[in-house]
Amino acid sequence: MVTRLSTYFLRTLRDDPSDAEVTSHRLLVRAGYIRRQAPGVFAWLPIGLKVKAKIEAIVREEMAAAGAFEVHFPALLPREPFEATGRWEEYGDALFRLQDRKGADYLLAPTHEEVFTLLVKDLYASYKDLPLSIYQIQDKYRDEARPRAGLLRGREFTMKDAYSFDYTDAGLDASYQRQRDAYERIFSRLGLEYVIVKADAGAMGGSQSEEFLHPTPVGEDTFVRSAGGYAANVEAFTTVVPEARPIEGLADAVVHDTPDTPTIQTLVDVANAHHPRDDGRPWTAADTLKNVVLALVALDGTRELVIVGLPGDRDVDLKRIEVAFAPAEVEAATETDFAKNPGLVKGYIGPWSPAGAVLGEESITGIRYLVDPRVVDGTEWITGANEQGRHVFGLVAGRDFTADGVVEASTVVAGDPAPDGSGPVELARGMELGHVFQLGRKFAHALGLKVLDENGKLVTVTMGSYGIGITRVLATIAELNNDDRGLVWPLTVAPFDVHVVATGKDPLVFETAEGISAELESVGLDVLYDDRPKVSPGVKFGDAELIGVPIIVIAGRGVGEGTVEVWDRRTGEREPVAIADAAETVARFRSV
RNA sequence: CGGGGCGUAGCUCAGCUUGGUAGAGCGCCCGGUUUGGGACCGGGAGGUCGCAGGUUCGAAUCCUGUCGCCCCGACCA
Repeated sequence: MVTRLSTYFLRTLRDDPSDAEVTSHRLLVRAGYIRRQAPGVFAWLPIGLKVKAKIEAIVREEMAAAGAFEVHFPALLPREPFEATGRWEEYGDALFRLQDRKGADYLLAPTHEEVFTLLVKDLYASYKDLPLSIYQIQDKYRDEARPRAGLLRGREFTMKDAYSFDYTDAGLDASYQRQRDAYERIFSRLGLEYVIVKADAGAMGGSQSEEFLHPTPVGEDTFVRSAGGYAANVEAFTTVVPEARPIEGLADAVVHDTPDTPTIQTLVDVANAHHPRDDGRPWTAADTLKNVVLALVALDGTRELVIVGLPGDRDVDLKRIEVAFAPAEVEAATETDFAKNPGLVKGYIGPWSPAGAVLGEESITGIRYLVDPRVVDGTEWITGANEQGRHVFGLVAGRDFTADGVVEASTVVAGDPAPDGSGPVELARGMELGHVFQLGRKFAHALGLKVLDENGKLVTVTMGSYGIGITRVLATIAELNNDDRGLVWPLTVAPFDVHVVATGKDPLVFETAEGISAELESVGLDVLYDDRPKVSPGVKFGDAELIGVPIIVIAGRGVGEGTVEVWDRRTGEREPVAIADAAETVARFRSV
């Protein structure tokens, strides 16, 4: 059936909506695809649903090809399964919680691991049933602290989430690989550039995890990559650990007066001015050891101080540190924290003092002390002497102090070596479109999903979880495919295959446009026909450009001479052709 | 949660400083003209000025409180 614009439920806006900043949001609202319902929550209009359905169809095809079966769970779920895995608490404020009339707790699912696991537990009990991959396309809910950028970061969003079930680690590897391969095909078909990066397994638990990031400056994730092929989310980046150096023969540590040096820069200046190195090389920030006081806030609200030591030329990366302490949150220590620990001399904190170790679980303060991986045995540092205005020079790791452990505490900077030896890394921003994840046995264990193996023994199932943000993908495609006049969809996801425009008032124009629409439809194309009477050509052209169907057929002043125009929005090419050749020209344009 | 901005017609906004009958453009309805780049003429419908309280003879405008939204940051399986 040809869709007629005169009666279609579509209304374009002449002005940009005042609450939309990013391009995809602005154009999707203006062209009548979506409407804002609440912050981060959107209603889908017919033309928007069509694009969404096209993306979902591609995903469904590739899921089927990967051997996954589609199911559908409610978005509204009871508390108990999430209680069993601990995620009712772990999710914190990001979880939408609600109660029924009896006061029973429910949630709007942020993701569905628990209920998929329980479904399989309900129905399967034998290794013979495995492997199994099942998925759904369903709306997810996360109460983001600040939804933004329209569909790119909503509180309700559509996600394809797949789950695999195996009873051996090798089986999980294979299932993971199948999903990963499917993702590569999906993003290729959608025409989206992507980088597969190593990801932090995070609070989900599990081992192997990779993200599919679309490189874009507006992305919310920072990742690194090397020319040699290494790619990782900065949160998952691991520092190349230098070789330990011999301690024998190193000079003794010396305490110097370094008045008014609360910052690394002031310290370096004073050190060079008053305590220069013997070898003539100037001191740099990299020679200093910066000790930063942080507070770990556990889920139950308890607060523990921890001190992190890192080279002075590096900044603390709280996100990277948080990976090590998940699910606890990490924040900078407050004045109150310092007041409770008078042993800490702000600006002059260090692990060593003449009276003994100051930092560490076995020290005077008893505060846990962790260092950056670069602080290996035999390295020498300038660091605080735990007295106002004094620093200790030549403090040797492994001789004068030892840490309780190592933590990835520092920011990653361009030029840092990749851990696999593939060269220096560069930093880039990316939008997370997909995530593949080896969950392992965490969920199966918590929920008691076990099967009998070949030997009749109960074994816990191992799982994978695989997500694609459908609505985020849609917004990303819109973000990528537009010009100053509107959207320009790729053929694969365009809401219609061709947009026929009738301009003028000549009945012959409308007859011609009708005929062409019918002909295009008869060869299997989905046609949007602008049959609106008494609407000026400028308005029709403007709407066609805004809506973004890539191929437009214009019936207008040429019909008297037997011609129409076929217009490829993607290239800007407009070609007058005989009416009889219109369908063929459309087909030719579609084939490139 | 910190910082900034904004709530007036369906949409985009003016009016507020200096209180005095609620405005414009677009959109919508009726009639007519127009038809290849967001036409025009005439007539019309449409708003508790976010909400509550206060000051005042009188509040969209001044004061207090409150709610909401947008942007930047923090946060974000």
